[in-house]
Amino acid sequence: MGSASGPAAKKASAADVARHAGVSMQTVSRVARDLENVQPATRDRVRASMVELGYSPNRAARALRSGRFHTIGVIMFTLSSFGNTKFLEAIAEAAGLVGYTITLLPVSQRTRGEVTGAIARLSEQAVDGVVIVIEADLLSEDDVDLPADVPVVIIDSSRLSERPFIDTDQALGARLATQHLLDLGHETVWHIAGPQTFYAARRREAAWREVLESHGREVPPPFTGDWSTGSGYRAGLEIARRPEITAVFVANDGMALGLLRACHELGRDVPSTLSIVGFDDMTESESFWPPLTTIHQHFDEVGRSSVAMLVAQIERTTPTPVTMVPVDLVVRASTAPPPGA
Amino acid sequence: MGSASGPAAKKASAADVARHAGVSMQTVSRVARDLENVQPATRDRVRASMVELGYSPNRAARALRSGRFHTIGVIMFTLSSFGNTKFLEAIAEAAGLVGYTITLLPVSQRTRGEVTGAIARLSEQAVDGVVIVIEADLLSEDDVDLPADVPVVIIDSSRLSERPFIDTDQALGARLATQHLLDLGHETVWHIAGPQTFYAARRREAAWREVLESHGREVPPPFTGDWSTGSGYRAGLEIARRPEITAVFVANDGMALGLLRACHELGRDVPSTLSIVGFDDMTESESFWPPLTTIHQHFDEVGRSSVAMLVAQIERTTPTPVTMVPVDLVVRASTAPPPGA
DNA sequence: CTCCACGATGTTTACGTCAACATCACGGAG
DNA sequence: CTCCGTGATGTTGACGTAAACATCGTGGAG
Repeated sequence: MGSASGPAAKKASAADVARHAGVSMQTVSRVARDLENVQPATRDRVRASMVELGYSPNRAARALRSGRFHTIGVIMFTLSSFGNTKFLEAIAEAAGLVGYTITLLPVSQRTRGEVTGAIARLSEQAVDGVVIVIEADLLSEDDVDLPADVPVVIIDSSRLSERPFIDTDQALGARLATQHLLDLGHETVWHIAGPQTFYAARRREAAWREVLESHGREVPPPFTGDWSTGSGYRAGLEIARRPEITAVFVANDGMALGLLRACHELGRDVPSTLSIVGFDDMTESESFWPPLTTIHQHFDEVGRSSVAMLVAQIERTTPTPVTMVPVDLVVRASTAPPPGA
Repeated sequence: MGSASGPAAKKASAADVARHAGVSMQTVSRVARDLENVQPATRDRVRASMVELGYSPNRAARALRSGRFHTIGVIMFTLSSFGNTKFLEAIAEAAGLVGYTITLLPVSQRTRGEVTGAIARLSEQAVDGVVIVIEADLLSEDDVDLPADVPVVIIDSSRLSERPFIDTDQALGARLATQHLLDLGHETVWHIAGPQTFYAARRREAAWREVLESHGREVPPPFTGDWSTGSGYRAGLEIARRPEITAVFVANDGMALGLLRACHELGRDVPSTLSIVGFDDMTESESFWPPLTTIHQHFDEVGRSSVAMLVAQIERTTPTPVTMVPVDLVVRASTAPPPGA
């Protein structure tokens, strides 16, 4: 109950405050924006009136006048993926620190049409700029031209776009994972890849292949999943039955969990007869059985940087030129030397 | 390149379109809003001009004039919890369907002060209403009075607030879980509770207790975790060592995963010597080892309803009076009759 | 044939703020 | 003592839209 707001009173405007404090609207505006040239006494009086009337500036009017919404739009397909969620959280937090708010511009279907639509509708959104968290395949500039007047940052490791982008160093992660397994003494490393429409999936697969080739090892045909635990499980049902497979690099932790499940069902012991490395280091991975060796992505760092780059564009300050964020190999109990060793 | 936008041209306004099409601004406005009373010929001409000039209405001006932002604010502590993520996704999708956009109003710390602050700043946000996804403890009306003029829906099962609220039927879920274990023949059921500051945790614990008491069973002292896998693991280290414990109802799937890990480490077989039921049915739960019996929450339904209720308030249409969303027991492989049976 | 109702379209104004410019008081330099 | 610079404060006028009201033309009822 605290403050007594008038009955059904419309919200107080700067003019109301001005009248109440006996000053001009402009002075109210100056106080509201914390500008320098206002006498302390006046400032206090205006502040008191603002509190008493429950005044707060109207964002719409501010935006109309200044052309700035102090809002960043985020375009992503889904919140169901661990990475996207972490990105969003990091973006929201970083944006908050520099006075921006996040607006979700959802795209329901993973189709080019939806993306194009969302981007086309961009200019009628109340945003100053946009962070796009969508696989590059659907963003090649030929099909979707981003409005030239909207600041954009793309979270993606494709270099197809001419817009600023940033992402995890996918190749580094895949290299670390594959190398770790080779270092343990495995003859070669198998792979469960993500869907090929995802640039990240292709990068991880390519880097895995390169490491094997550079060591002169046989490159086994990769399995392909869709990131889901179910697809990892299905690949796992075959892998668990083939004793010649002793090491697998899985393109994400979810599919690795599915693989683990298949191994348990078929009695294939991990890590003594099969080593597994995942990718993402999702929250639960350390509690899988066995705890999963994986590649830790710094989602928060990527999110933070994307905001920094975007705000630099919006406010035309010096851009932050970070474009690749490194990863860490986290060794847990799902990897070990091969059976014979 | 497609459309040829003038060099550094300012955005076209309704006045520009009006001039170009030879009509009044008002007619442009009518066409833009798809109102009825415009002659087809005129409408087409205006539409053509809009396309040619690349016109799109200015949200700020619209909001200023109409007082509506067509935006819903969401206040939540974190995106790291499975439930919150699902809520947000459902809210965003449902909002999109009725022409609203979602803005994130983040609260970094789980403290009363932060919540109060976020709510106090509410009226200066560009939102028409707010969905609050925060445990009731921090929202008891004594401390935090929600601005009376802002439509609010609270996702929470506390009945403390006088504002509209909606939530999963926590008690039903806990009852189903506990009953399921008793039905299998277990003498009693132990419990790993969530943090007591969460209303949901208290509700689940209370319902678990009631079921046991109503069957005249002993009520063992509950363990208490903090929702994290780590806390479930720590409780699990003790549980796995006590053979008299044959059934555990865990307040969320994450802690259940931790318990599973402890059981694996200590060689306690699930479900033959210990049955486990979780709560949430997170995406990964069916791939745990063994796949987890759990309570499926309809997060999407709760999210959808919250939007419906909020939009009803904003647009003063008939409110949707749903306040409790049921749950389903999903039986998987982590539960079985007790060892002796 | 006249009048009026009705639908289509135009004109005016206000929404709340901020930028640009105007004014005003004061005090120090000459 | 006058002049003018300086800093505080006031006045005016957009920003782009939509509501309220005004106008215009047309066709049907009487």
